[in-house]
Amino acid sequence: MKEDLSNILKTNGFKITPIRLAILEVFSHDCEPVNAEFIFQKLKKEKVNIVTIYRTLTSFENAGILKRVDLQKDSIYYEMSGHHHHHIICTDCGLVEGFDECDLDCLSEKVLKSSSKFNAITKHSLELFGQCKKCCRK
Amino acid sequence: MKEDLSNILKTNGFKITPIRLAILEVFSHDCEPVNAEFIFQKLKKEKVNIVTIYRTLTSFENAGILKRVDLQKDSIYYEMSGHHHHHIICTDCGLVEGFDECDLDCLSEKVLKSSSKFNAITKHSLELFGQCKKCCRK
DNA sequence: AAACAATTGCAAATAGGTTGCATTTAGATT
DNA sequence: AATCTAAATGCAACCTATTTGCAATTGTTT
Repeated sequence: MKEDLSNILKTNGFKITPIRLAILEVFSHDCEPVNAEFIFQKLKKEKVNIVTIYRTLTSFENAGILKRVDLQKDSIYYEMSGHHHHHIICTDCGLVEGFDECDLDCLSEKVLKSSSKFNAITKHSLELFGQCKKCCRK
Repeated sequence: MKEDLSNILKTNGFKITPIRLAILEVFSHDCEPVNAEFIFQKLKKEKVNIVTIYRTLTSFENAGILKRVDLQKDSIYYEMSGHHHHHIICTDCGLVEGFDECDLDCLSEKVLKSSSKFNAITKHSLELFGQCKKCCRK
């Protein structure tokens, strides 16, 4: 477990530090996307400077360990860039659920063919927005 | 033309002011999504305070005249909420092109059926990212 | 034209994130 | 194990996008 996290760091050429392990551990616990502030709160006891968290998130993103998730909230959310998936976000309470269905390759190709300005599509963002069951009841 | 813009304001219960007409005019000229700063630059001569632009954009969004577009850039972009469509964004230069294809209703239903937490899907975001022809050449 | 609420400008505040620089630490080298 | 060096961290200050409070102005209704 802890070994796995160390390996992630090692294989990406990072030094193994307590802070980095702690941050990775937050991600391996919470499968929902999280932002810097959330990690900061989780690591309150360890007194990690939030600047360090920002820097770590950025370097992990650059290394491909994490990827950004666009929840249309006020700050940047990240998740482990393991397997490709998308999210439904509750527009009332912000609840996030992941889903796997994603059939956009066909669409991407169509769009690319009919585009006069683009040559390549490298990624996409797809998020659904709606109401979760709790918020629907209200 | 100018009549149309006045009518948009009138039917939404807004007072008709030169600033609001000017902002709407920016949107009717530029079909690409724009941010507050862009409008500010376009209306330099009129010396509109950027705070007013922010407020106007927010109230237009609330009224449904404009909608946000998520270009994963550093600021909020808006476009006229006329007809539903999506965008390809060049990850190198930021060029934006619109496209109409959007076959997500089927996907939305599938996801909704298999979701344990959600009851309704009300909207979605879908943006493609890639390289435009110019940036590909470099 | 008077009156009133909505609109706007200005200054200041806030929120999220970044940068420069001094200090500390991981881990390679001896 | 002690030493060394580049990478990692903390701290303060900064920056950019956006929001808020309040006074002055303006559009519309009478």
